[in-house]
Amino acid sequence: MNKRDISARENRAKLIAAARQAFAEHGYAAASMDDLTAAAGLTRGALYHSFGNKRGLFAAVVEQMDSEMALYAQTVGDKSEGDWEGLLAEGAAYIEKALDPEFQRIVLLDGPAVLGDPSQWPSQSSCLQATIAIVEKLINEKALKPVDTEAAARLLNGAALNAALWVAASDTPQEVLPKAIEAFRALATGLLK
Amino acid sequence: MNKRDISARENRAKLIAAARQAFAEHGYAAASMDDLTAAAGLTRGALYHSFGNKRGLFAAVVEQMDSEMALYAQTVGDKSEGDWEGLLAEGAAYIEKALDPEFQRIVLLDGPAVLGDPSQWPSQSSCLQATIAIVEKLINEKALKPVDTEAAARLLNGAALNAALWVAASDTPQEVLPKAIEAFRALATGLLK
DNA sequence: TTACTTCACGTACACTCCGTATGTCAAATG
DNA sequence: CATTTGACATACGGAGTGTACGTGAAGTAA
Repeated sequence: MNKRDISARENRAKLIAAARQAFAEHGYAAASMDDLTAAAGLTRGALYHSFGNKRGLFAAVVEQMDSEMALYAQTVGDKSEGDWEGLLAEGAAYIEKALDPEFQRIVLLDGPAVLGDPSQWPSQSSCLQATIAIVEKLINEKALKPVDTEAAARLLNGAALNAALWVAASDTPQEVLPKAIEAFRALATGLLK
Repeated sequence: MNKRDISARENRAKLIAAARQAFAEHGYAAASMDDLTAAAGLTRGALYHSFGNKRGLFAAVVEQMDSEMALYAQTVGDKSEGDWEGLLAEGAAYIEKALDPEFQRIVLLDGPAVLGDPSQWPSQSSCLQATIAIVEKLINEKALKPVDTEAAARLLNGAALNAALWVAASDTPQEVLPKAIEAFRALATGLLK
């Protein structure tokens, strides 16, 4: 690894970190590349050299956040007793994650508008793939109805996501959260045989 | 009603129609207000006078499309046999609606990024309220588990919405659509007693 | 009819921001 | 040591939004 490459990596990381904060605070459209790069101690030149354009930088930020989410979901799933409980735990984890304003703004709101449908993101698949894998396993174990695995996974994630947005926008998140999780568990049982 | 008011209303409608097409074709960010207003035979002056800013015009377009959707969902629900089938039919209608590229781009992708969480939109509530009403009725009939009505309605809508996005982004929507609807019906049965 | 007011809308300008073309200097290479 | 590569800075052009101001038709009151 060359010295140049090392500093390039560090600067890439700096830009992503600064972008993550700027996008979270102002939203994608209102985030200024000049301000963002200045906060990282660089200029727009570095940005266009490393990421091509504003969208490229945004994609890098989303990928980082998404892989963090996938990692978290996996640890939660692994800690659970059995696959079915793991599936439910993952959904609950997703709901909780969406309470994070940063995640909400960048991944849930701006993400689809800037990058298109999430199912087409290379990174998003990591999170969705985890759910698909569990669903597939449960269907093979004949615990679930033989529905399309991707359809089931996407609907579960969608329900969790919407629940999360609801909780986040609520005046009393602490009261609403358990209701959301309870309703999610009820819905999910619809997949059981 | 004055002559002035009449022409003002007509011009408002013209702007909304032109905006609807422009937003659908180019997306919110890339839609130029100059081009848009010119296509309506007006200038940006009319726009800022009637809608305040770009976002205001977009909100008007979304409200129009959303009320159309709510109306459609209601007719579908009314045509169904029984409340339970009506609930399922509404969900399926929502999923089908997302096949429309205009609806997909404006309401599903750009809407949340520009206007924030959909559940907070004044218009969106009309669609949600319909679902809540049916769920409440079914719970009173003791057909459903006694879950929180709003939670159940939001999760159902969320699942349908996500399924819709999935179908819309698919390469073969016609093949995916039935899978999505089947999975939705399976999920929904989780609410049954 | 006439003078005055209102208001929907057009026009011109200022400001910001993105993307690109070009310059520059340290690091790598031989 | 000469040359090249590459990471990054700088300068510029184009486009777009928002706003201040102008204008002329419609309404109103004497």
